[in-house]
Amino acid sequence: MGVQERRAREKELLRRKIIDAAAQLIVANGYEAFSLRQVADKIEYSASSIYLYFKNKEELIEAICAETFDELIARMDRLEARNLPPLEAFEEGIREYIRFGLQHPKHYELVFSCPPADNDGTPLSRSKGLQAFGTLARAFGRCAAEGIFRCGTPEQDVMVTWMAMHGITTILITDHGKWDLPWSPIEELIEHGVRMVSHGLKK
Amino acid sequence: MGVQERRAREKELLRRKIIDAAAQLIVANGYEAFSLRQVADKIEYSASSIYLYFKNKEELIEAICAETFDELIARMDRLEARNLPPLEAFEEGIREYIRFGLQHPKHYELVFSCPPADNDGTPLSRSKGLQAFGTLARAFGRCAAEGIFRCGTPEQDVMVTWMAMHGITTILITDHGKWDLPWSPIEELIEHGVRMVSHGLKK
Amino acid sequence: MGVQERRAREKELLRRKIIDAAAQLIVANGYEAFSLRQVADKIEYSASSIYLYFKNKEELIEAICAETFDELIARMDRLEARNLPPLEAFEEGIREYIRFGLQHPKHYELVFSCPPADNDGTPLSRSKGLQAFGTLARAFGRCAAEGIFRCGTPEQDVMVTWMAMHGITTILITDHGKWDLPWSPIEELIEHGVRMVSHGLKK
Amino acid sequence: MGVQERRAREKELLRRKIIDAAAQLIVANGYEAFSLRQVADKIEYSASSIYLYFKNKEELIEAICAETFDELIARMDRLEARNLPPLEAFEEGIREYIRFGLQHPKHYELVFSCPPADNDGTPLSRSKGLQAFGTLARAFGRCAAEGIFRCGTPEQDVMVTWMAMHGITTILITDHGKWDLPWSPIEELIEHGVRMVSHGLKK
DNA sequence: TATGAATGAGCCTTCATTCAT
DNA sequence: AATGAATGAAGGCTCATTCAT
Repeated sequence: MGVQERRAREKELLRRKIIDAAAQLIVANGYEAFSLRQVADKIEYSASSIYLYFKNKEELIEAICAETFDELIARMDRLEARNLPPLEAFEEGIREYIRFGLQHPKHYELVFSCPPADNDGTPLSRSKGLQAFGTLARAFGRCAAEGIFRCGTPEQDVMVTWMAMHGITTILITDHGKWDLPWSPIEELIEHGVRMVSHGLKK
Repeated sequence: MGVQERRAREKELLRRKIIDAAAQLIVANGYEAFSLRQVADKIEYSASSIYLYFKNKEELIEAICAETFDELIARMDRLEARNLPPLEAFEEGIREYIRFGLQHPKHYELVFSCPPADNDGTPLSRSKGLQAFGTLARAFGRCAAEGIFRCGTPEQDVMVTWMAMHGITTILITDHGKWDLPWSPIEELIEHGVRMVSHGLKK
Repeated sequence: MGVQERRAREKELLRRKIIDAAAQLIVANGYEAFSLRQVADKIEYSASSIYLYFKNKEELIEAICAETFDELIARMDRLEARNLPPLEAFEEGIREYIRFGLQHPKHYELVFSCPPADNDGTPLSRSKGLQAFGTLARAFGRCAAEGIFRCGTPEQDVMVTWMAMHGITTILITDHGKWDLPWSPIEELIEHGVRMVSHGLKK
Repeated sequence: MGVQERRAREKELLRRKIIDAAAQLIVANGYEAFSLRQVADKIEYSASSIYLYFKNKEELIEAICAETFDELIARMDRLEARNLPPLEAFEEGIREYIRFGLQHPKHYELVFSCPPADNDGTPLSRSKGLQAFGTLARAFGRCAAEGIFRCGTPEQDVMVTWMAMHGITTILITDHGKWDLPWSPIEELIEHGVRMVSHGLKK
């Protein structure tokens, strides 16, 4: 069984290599330019080998999405572990989310441009998304519970909060400088956004 | 003379057909999958004919973007013409923007995934984007002038407002149903968003 | 009939314009890159108009070849008119030919890369070639007549002379710097060539 | 193990087939008309398969050039190995070169119409060309050393010799029958050329 | 005379994927 | 487990040419 274990470990190792290489390529060249051939070249395996680890190009991308979320989740978990007071936790959650997107712009983009799944099976990324989302929801819940936020429809507020965060992140990633608008320093914009959201929810 | 006119009309007609077909294809399959050949097939003309009407794939896409913005601008103009009181104008502006995106989801997507222009000449879509944006900015200005909004940094507030709107729009377009979140009816979500933003900016 | 004359003149004029534009394009971009569309653009006429003056792309090229030869012929005629002594006439003929090629490298190249005629009718360029060739032949004849050249087979000598000239011209045009050979200044090389040929034919 | 060998052999075989087919097509239709698609059709493989054997259209052509030169070099080497007396070696070198061109007219043409390399790395064909050229240069050197040739500028003489040879070859290849000149049997013309060059260099 | 519209053939190249080994 | 060979489909684009007007 030592043999089997080693084999399994090796298999997992190559899977890792593929994912990492793919992620790097996407980060470097964007989702559109990304091709399996490039991955194969990068890891110095044959293109067909990739099919031993992933059924599809799609499945590989799915895996990357999942990992991306995993990191986001980890960060959110770490945040939660700090046990900040409610409002602070909520606001810092927003900031953390946006920062995450700005630090991994291509991953973030990828996750949100994943082709809508045609197949029946729920892709992994979906549930992971929910999980990352949960942290924020809990922070919101504490704010609501303490009467900081006016509140009757928490789900909607959280949802809307997330949407706003997403908009800020996306635009900062994609379009900064593209629209010739009068931009302020990024940090300030983020802070403004955080405050607008938080202020908008308060009593 | 009648001949020339008719010809011009016919030419314009085919141009229309091309744009419409292209838009439909983008709507159906997304920006990435979109190809000139498909357009040609759809309108039952040869692929090379398209080049009589558009210099480039890029130029065709540019045209679609421009039209999309034109409609957005028109809607915003109509809104402005109604001369609503400041806050109402601002809030309705947000709603209108989001509605527009929801009614033309793929166009909206396209406009925001246009590859950043490499050429020096400012693409049409850019300035049009600014124009559409202007309506909202003016409404905001009026609110600020009347002391409805706390205000020291109007540009940032407008910017952040737009980002939030964009996030709401994007998520409603792309991800509704994809994230298995506890969704409320769209109308309510929009309303929530509008209020959060507006509330967040008020004194 | 004044009308008809004017018409004919105008027709000839446009023909000229086409040929000139085409020649310029070939000179600038080479034979391969040359296209009728470019010609049309350059003269600001429609592409189809060219077909009113030339049956074919081929026919247009043929015309350019003919003109190229015409200039060569003219230069050779001028040379002949100077009535130089035989050997001098012969040697200067060689020089003139090579110089011509070097001054119109693309034309020269064109003339010699004309696709071998598939059709039966003898293209104009052929007979013109013969004509240009005649001057040299006559100079040679005078040399032979005066006993300057060893001679039993004048045709072959002339032929071979021409071939050598052509080789020198071609290589100087096309390949200078391409073969990394130890080149001398062009003028010297030409002089060397002339002397080798002339020396090689002498008694 | 036998398997691997066989595979390698088969791979080499297809490479051969591609090169041969390409060469034939170039021979038949000329360099300009030549396309990878035609090659694919001819060998009854898919067009993309060619890319498994050659990175590029350019690389395929490069390979053909290289092979052409290889044969020329081989012939020149064989000649050199015969250890003829200097003048004979020189003259026979010229003949051999011309004969080679006449036996592979399209290859010869190809080699001399290869588009000038844009890349920095020296293409194979270039150095091979030099190599083939070397044999002739050495023969010339021996003639010069023995005082057979008048000589102060050997490089120029060799160069000019080559140019003349090239002219003879090219014209015999391309234009025989095209110029309606009074042609003699090819063999005689060649002999005449050889003698003219050789005589022209002698003391 | 002149042209605008239209086209079909062709170009090189890349890609995801399959399959026998 | 891994791979090399092969492919069909597709992509954007250019060109010479025709034809009705």
